[in-house]
Order: sequence, then structure tokens, then C-alpha cells
Amino acid sequence: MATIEDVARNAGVSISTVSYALSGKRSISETTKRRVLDAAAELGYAPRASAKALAANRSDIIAVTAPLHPDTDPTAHMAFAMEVTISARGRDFDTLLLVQDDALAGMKRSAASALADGTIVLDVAAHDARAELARTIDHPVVFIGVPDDTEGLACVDLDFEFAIRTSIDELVANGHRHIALIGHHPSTLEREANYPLRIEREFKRYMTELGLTPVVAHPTTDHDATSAVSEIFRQQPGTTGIVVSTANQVAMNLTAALNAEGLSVPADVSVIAAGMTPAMSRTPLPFDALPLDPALTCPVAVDILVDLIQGVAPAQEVTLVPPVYQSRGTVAPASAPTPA
Amino acid sequence: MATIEDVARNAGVSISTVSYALSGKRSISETTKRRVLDAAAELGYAPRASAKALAANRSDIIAVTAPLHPDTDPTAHMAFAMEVTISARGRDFDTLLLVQDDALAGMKRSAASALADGTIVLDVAAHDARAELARTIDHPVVFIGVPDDTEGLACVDLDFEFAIRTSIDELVANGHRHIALIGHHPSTLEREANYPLRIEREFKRYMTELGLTPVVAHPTTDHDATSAVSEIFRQQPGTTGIVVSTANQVAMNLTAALNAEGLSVPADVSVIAAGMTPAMSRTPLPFDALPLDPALTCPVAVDILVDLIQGVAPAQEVTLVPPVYQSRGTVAPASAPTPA
DNA sequence: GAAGTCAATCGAAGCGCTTCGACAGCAAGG
DNA sequence: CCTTGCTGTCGAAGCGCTTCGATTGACTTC
Repeated sequence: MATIEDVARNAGVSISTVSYALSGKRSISETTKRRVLDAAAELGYAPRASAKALAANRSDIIAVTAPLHPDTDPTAHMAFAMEVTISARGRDFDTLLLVQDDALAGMKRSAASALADGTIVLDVAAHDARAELARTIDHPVVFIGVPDDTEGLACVDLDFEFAIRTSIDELVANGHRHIALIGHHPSTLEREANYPLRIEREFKRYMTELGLTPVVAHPTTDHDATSAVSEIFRQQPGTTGIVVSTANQVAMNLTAALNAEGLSVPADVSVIAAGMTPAMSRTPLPFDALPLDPALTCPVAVDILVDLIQGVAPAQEVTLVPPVYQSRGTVAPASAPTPA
Repeated sequence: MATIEDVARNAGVSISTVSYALSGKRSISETTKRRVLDAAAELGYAPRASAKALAANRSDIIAVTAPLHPDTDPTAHMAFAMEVTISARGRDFDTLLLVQDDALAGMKRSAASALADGTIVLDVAAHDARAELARTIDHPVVFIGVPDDTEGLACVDLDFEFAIRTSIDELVANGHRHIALIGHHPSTLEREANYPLRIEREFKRYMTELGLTPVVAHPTTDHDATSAVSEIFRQQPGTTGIVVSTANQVAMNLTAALNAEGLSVPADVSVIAAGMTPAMSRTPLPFDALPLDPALTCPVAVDILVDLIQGVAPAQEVTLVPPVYQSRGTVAPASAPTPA
């Protein structure tokens, strides 16, 4: 491997001149710069990462901790890890992957050894040990997701409240007055970050604000939609609009569950998915949606982290990114004035 | 951050003694070692990764290139990336994630800058640019998957031939004589590594060797099983055993497709899935299986790579790992002697 | 008791970069 | 003409480790 010294010799300049010519941190004459660049190209020179990191005190690596336990849906988290990696490359950073048991220990290790300049935390739980850790170490950390206690943490997440309000607005604009929410399976509420709660709260609040009755149902398993559907129509027989924000599996079966009740989408019922992560590997949900798209939150999180690393950050506590409405034709005008 | 010098001062020994006490590369008296360890613990000392890498010429990082294009199933590849990461940690390596456009460029970059000590290549295509690259750079590389031209490459893969033979053996042992294979969708053959070919070839060869008629069908889409099923029974009406090795989506619909023909599993037809990657996020395939489990191939690949890095490698060209039979009750004895 | 052995420790030379201060030249300003 | 102030370049001091002799005693061995 060619070193900076080889380049310097080949170009007939000093080592520091090569460094400055390559980094642009001091002005170097055009002609010298050309000679350096040519010599570097000819030798196939690439600065040794470890030497650069040692001297500059910067590894240009960010760690990504994603527990990726067997019980979580890895599809979604992988999409985030991938999107973080892509965003990081756009800022000239590489990403170190920390999974499972090593998500926490690895975060500690990579920070203590200065292996990484900063860390992105994925798959954030309500009470997350990594939140504790982030407060105690002197090392930039950004969370994608919001833990219960955000004191002193930089977090990025979808604006779920916005997604809910927009969903309701859209249904109301189409004449719907009897609107229900299918929320997450109760067990999710305990483990996951707090967004399922935020969603339900905002749904109830905003519906009430609009003078409408908030109906909320939960699936009884992690793949079955029928129970939630029947629960909805038990509570409010005239329902014509459904906002769904639950496990992908449940949502996939929603159309079938409605059909089983003799209802079709969107003729009888309009459906909008709010704050759900699109399944990458298969047919996307066939509903109008305000998805939690990794491509939305990850670049923002990486930008904040890089700013933090470079010491240029305002570092807001929590940054909420508004989702984008995607129409798939599952919202139609409420046909007839539905009986109360 | 505490440095090795701080530890040395605190322990009252020289820097080199600390280094040797910590690495164990030279003998150090028990008492001295204790003092060093105590001092290190007290200071919360962690060696700076970049300094270590520069001096030792080893980063203890391996790169993982996984294109993860939107059109591939990221679930499976994520499982591999995760398993590689876990295996690497077991050998005290961290993993750098390289995706999409950067899979190739990043591999070049991380090798040229000595960012990584070696590279694991995932999602190997038949004609893979990374195979070319691996031959030209002086940098250990191990492929998980087998490209067409393995000249000079270290590859690890499932022993698909073994999976096929074992599947057939199992069906034959249960009295089945009319056995068919559901292979991959034709388009997969072109893009993917050569395992779909290897599977079909071995199926035909081994069936013929046993004096049986090899029947092979392909799905016409990437999610529909009915076409393949009807094709099978068109070719061989008395089929009682099916070996399936195709897209997960297709396999998920196989039971339904058989039911539609009035056949039930395993009463009328026995089914074994051979060489398929288990879907992590959802219900696993409900068939007896010889799965391509990442936990099987990844540790082997990482071991080979680490050996290669440490210069202790026999570096076989291609290492095939035998799958493990998993019974789920979808193989039953052939009820009646089937008509030819 | 001199010579040889061996375990334990130290000192110093790197590893290949970045970056700071110095210092030539040269143009402009007094 | 002598300052000032640039611009462009160089030299050298690190960054924090690893690792290769060299050194020092203590212990054998004949």
C-alpha cells in the first residue's frame, strides 16, 4: 500500500503539502495540487483509515445499534439500518453494525475505544438501557424512536400525531363522521417505544376536538384482524372510516376481515394506514397511508448526529418528521349519511 | 479518555509492560499483571481503536457487503448480515455494513484504506462484480454463496445437493415413488447465484440414479403456487411427494394450491422444503425442511475469513455445509401403491 | 565460581497520518 | 526602501498503541 510519503516523494513536495492538497484545509497552488493528485492517482493511494483516525481523532464511523432480537420483525429494522447506512455514506461516514446482546455492550465499547464517532439507536424501547448509557458517556447519540424519558437525548421520530390528524381530516373531508382506530396489540404497548400510546391519545383527543366519537379497537392476536373489526362494529355499527395503525400482519388481513362482514373497501368503508412501516419484501399495504418511511427519519437522524460529531449542533431534544400522504384509492366519499 | 500511559503510570510500570500484560503476548508476573489490570479498571481504560489498528496493522473490523437492493428480499439478507455480525463478535471482530451502490465501491474503499481486515460477501450473484474485485485486491474475502466462477475465491454455501438427496431419500423411505420438484421462477436463475441450477441438476441426477422419473415445475409468478402444482400433476398425475425449493411467497401458498386440487398434506401429498431460507418475521413454512439457515453458513464463513486474516488458512475453494433436517409432520407414508 | 539460561521488564522505534508554527517569496502601502 | 500582509510550502511534533531488542537479576549447571 502506498503511503502519503510515497505520494509526496513522487510529486516532489512535502508530506504536509500532500495532506493539505488532499484535504483542502489550506490553500495550495493549482499546479502543486495537480501534481499531488496525479501522483496519488498513479500510486492508487488511499489514506490508511487507522492513521487518519489516530491523527485526526475521528474515525468517520458511526455505530448503529439494533437489537434485532428474534421476536422483533427484522424486516423493518433492517430497512432502518440500511437507510442509516446510506444516509451516513452521503456524509462520508461508514456504519458499524451492533446487534442483539452486543447492542448495548457494543455501544459502550465503540464509544470507549473511539471506534465510532457517534451512535444511532434503532428499535428504541420504552425503557431502553441505551438511553441510560447515552446520558453517561461523552459520545454523540441520536435515537430513532422516542423512549419514555427523553431528558438530555436527541431523538428523531415520525410525527405520529400529525399522521393521525391528517388521516382523520382526510376521512372527515370525505364526509365520514363515524371513524374508528385499530391500534396495536396490547403486548406491544409495553415493550415498544411510546408511539402506540401517542397514536391512541392523539386519536381520542383530535376526534373529540372535532366533536366526533373516538372508537378504538385492538387486535387480540398479532396477525388477526377479524376480532378488531367486529369490536369496532359492536361499538359503532355505522362506522365508515377506519384508521389503522397496528402490526403489518393484522393490517394485511384487514380487507379480508371487512369482506367477511360483508363490507368492501372503499365502497362501504374507507381505510387509511397511519404511521405504519411499509413491508419491504412483499406487496405493500393496499391502503392510503401516511407511512413511517425509514427514508424520512434516517437522513434527519444522521444529519443531526453528524452535526453533533462536528460540534455544530443545536441538538433539539425531539425532532418529529411529518409523514407524506400516499393515496391508493381506499378513501371514498361517505356514500349515504350513515345512521348514528 | 485514559491512555495506556496513564495506566502505566498508575501501575508503576512501563508502557510496554502494560501492553504485554493486557495482550498476554509476553509473560508478565502475576503480581504485575494484577496491578496493571487494577489500574486499567480503575481508570476505565479502553485502548483507542485507531492507535491499536495503526500499530498492529489490524483493525479487527470485517466488512459485510450486502447490496440489499429494493428488489431483493431484505429479510433473508438481513438475517445473514446479523448472523455474520454475531459470529464476528465471537471472534472479536466488529462488522462494517456496506449496502446498495456502496457494496462494491465500499468493499474497494475499505480494503484500500485498511478500514477492514477482510470482507464477507452476501447475496452473491452468478456474475458478481465483487468476485472480480476479490481476485484483484490483496485482502481476504469470503463469499456466502457461490458465483459462477469460483477461481481463487473462498466460498461457503449450503450443501444444496445434500439437501436434495436427503429430501428424496426421506420421501423414498416413506414409500413415495412419484416425486416432483418445484424450482425457482425462471427469472431468478439469471440473477441469483447458481444454487437454483445446482438444485435442479442434482434433483434430476439423483432421481435418475434411483430409477425414478424426475418431474420439475416452475412457478409462473413470484408468489403463485397453483401453476406449478397443476404443471406437476399434468406431467405426473400420481405424484405423492413434492420437494419444494423456490421463493418463500410461492411456498407459503403451496398448501392452499394443493387443497384447491383436492389434495391435503400429508395425507395425499408429502412435502419437504429443501434449501430455503426461513422467513424470520412471520410464520415459518409449515413443511418438513432442510433449510438454508444463516446460523449454519455464517459462522463457518467468518471462521474461514478470520483464519485468512490471521494467515492460518487452508482456504478451501468452496466449503459446503450440510443442512439439518427439521420435521414438521408433512411427510407421511405413501398410502396406497400409486398407479404409474 | 564462572558461564549459561530464562523470566520479567524497560526503552525506543516505528505505524501513517494531521496540524501547528515557521518561513520564504512577493505584492501592495507608507 | 522598509514594513505588512498574503499565499504557498515545509519541518516536526504529536496521536496512542505494538513490538523488537536489550537489560537485569535469579537460578542452574559443571
